[in-house]
Amino acid sequence: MENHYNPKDVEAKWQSFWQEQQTFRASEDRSKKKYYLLEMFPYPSGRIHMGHVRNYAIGDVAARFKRMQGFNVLHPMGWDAFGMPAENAAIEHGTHPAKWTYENIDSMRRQLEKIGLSYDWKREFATCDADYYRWEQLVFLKMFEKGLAYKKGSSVNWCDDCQTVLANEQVEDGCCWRCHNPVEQKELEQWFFKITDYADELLECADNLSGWPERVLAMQRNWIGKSYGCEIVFTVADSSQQIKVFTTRPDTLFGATFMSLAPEHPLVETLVTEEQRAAVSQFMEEVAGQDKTARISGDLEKKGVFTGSYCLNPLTGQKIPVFLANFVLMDYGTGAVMAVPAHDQRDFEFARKYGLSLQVVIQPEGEDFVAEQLTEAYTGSGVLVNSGQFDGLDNEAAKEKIAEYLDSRGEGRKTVNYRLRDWGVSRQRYWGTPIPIIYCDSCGAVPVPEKDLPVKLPMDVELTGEGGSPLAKHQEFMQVACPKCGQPARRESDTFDTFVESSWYFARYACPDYQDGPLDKTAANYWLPVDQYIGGIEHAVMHLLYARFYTKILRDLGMIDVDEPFTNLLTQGMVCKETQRCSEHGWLYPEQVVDGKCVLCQRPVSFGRTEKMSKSKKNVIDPNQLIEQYGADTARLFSLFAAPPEKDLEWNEQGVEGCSRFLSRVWRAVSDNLDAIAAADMATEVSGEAAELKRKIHQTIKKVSEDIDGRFHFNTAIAAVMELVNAIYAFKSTANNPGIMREALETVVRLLNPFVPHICEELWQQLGHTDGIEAAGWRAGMTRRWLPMK
RNA sequence: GCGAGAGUGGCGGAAUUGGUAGACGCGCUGGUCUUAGGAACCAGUGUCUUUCGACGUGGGGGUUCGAGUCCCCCCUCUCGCACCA
Repeated sequence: MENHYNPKDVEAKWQSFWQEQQTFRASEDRSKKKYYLLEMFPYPSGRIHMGHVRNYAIGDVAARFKRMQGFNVLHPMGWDAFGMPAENAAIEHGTHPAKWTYENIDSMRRQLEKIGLSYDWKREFATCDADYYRWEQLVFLKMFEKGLAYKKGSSVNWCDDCQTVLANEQVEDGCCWRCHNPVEQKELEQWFFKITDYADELLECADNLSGWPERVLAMQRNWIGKSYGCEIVFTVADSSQQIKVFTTRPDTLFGATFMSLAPEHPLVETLVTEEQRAAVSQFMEEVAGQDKTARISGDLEKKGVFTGSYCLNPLTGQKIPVFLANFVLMDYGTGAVMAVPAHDQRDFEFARKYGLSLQVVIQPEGEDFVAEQLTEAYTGSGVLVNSGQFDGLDNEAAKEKIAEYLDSRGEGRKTVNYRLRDWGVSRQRYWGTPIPIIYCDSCGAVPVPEKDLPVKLPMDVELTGEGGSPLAKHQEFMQVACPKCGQPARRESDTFDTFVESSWYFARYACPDYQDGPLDKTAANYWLPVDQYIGGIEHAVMHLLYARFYTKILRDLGMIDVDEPFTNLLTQGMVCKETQRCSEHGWLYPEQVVDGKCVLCQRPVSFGRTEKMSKSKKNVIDPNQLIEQYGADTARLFSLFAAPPEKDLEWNEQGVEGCSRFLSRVWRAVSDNLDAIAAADMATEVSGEAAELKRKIHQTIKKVSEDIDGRFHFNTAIAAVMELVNAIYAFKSTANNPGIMREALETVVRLLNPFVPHICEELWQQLGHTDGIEAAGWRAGMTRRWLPMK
């Protein structure tokens, strides 16, 4: 047989067809309903990996499906191009980050093109283009004007390996999210975005994001960490100084028998008495010596030290000792905790350790707690006792009453507290967006005038990797006249966190060439919000929270009219593969294992676990090789068929073979029947076997449509088409029913098109159609009479 | 500890609202065609049982004519957060 399936030729043919025809260009066609589909854009590392293939294949199914359904689909692609790897590569190989980045972009674009993704490449941009970041600088100036961007000195997370500051969201288990080095604390002046102003709105809107996985919303809620409580003022004994605490349990205030401060609390210095100074210093040294990871890892013993000072319980008037405690955190609440040992487990342990007194103030029904006999704190509900005028109240009611009472005496007020901190955006790195600020000795921090934007990143910079902002050493860049007074001044040498760029790129795709501002409001309002966003779960509280925040900023600056950037979110699982390990030689490549033994030492190999593909585990499949061997359609099909999109996908070579076999089967089904159905017309009356096939055809159309649309059950959609193909092979009366066979074949080709577009375009053409397959549409066209062949 | 989710054949996974559990694929078994088969096609493949049949969705109870699915209790695993006051 002559007509064999040759993926390489077919794919090259249709990829150039799409390019020539500009099949996937999008415009603001208001006669159709818009559908904005977006996958998280990649960092241009230079090589695509299977995670990219899966992510973009998932998105491409939705894009092609929606287009066939008649939607006006926007499906853009670009590059998250600023960041550390470019700088590191520059230091290592002596190339310039810009050269490295743009070369990688070219190479990755070529690799992506081989997958046959239906992007509107005309809208492509890289975030390191001055045409992009200039608008980010402009937005910053507007934020600065409104007080939403500000500079302050504070203790910040420092990664010594990356030589830069990190936002709280970028610290995982006390380590840098990128390089996993332990993070230190450092006192630095930094720029911040006031995300805390939006904490409530970010929380409230989360309740309406019904198209988001609950898991992601829960993580964001947790991260924002809103808790209702009370701020209470304790006056220091024999002093006018005051210590503020935040508590969610004002009902236990009568049981507060001591006070715990964070070792970093600003009042520590003035509270420490002469007798206690030595003990406190020793304690402080001990705390400072503990590295942050150990402190975070949990089971740290509760320790503290008496300051020598006392403060007054505002309700009892009792003098209570002020301690420093290692478990009190300066960056949560006020850095001071009123300790109620009878009703808080940590305070209980602390009190027992240091012989401090306990007072029971909550008594549940049927119990009679006595302070001396408690073996653990009672944290449940009950009725107030030992609480003066509040005795007998239910503790929930008492929270209100005591808060009101304190408020009336100016000693406290109801308040809410958030775990969320403002977003620190300064980075002491070169390859990023320069922060458009000028420091003048007489005028202070002066914004760069809008007309002087962009503040371009200079290209002739020396990168040594020895620390300090590289831009600070660039005299020409740094020296500038103050825009206000004209005196010599210096530029800000820090750059933005690269998460700032990714916080609004989705909006810029609506108008990538717009020259009069960050966004063409008409275009942005037409396309936004993104109808379907697809990407990894790892950005649940970084990118996805920042992008929501930034969208609200752009809205409040009057640049767009949407509240939320992404209506529906799909978090796809990782691509995993079995690892193999030798006790002597570590991780092994598959070809280093023969008969379950290590080829280097003949020791038996331990059956590795299935883990995320990574170079270090030697379990990576290179998509380029895969495409070379099987073709892009097979690579796409496997990554869509082997698991539902949101689950982890286990790589399986035989599964890939199976998908390749299926495509050959589809190809053969068409070519074997081409002659028989050449003159076929639609069969209106069918019976017996033909009627059964007809039913199967239409059941499959329904099933595939429902599985793709909104549910993203691609694996079952593909399974349904496989069933139809099986039915085609089982169908024996084509000679009598050429029409029904044609209908069956055309249905298969059309239903598979979103998944494996190259082979489908080709077969569609072989079936006698001259327009591209997307023009045929999805459902309406399915039952329509086909065009006669030639 | 708090929050989210998951436990189904040898494996990946189906079963939209309670209605034939195991679709589809991989693997495996047998067959056809072949010089050959690691191609293609056909048949079979949850477990136990010679058969009839019985049993089967982590374990235990319950609701129901009917439960993988709903309710209660327990076990295990994954992910996220965590001295959060």
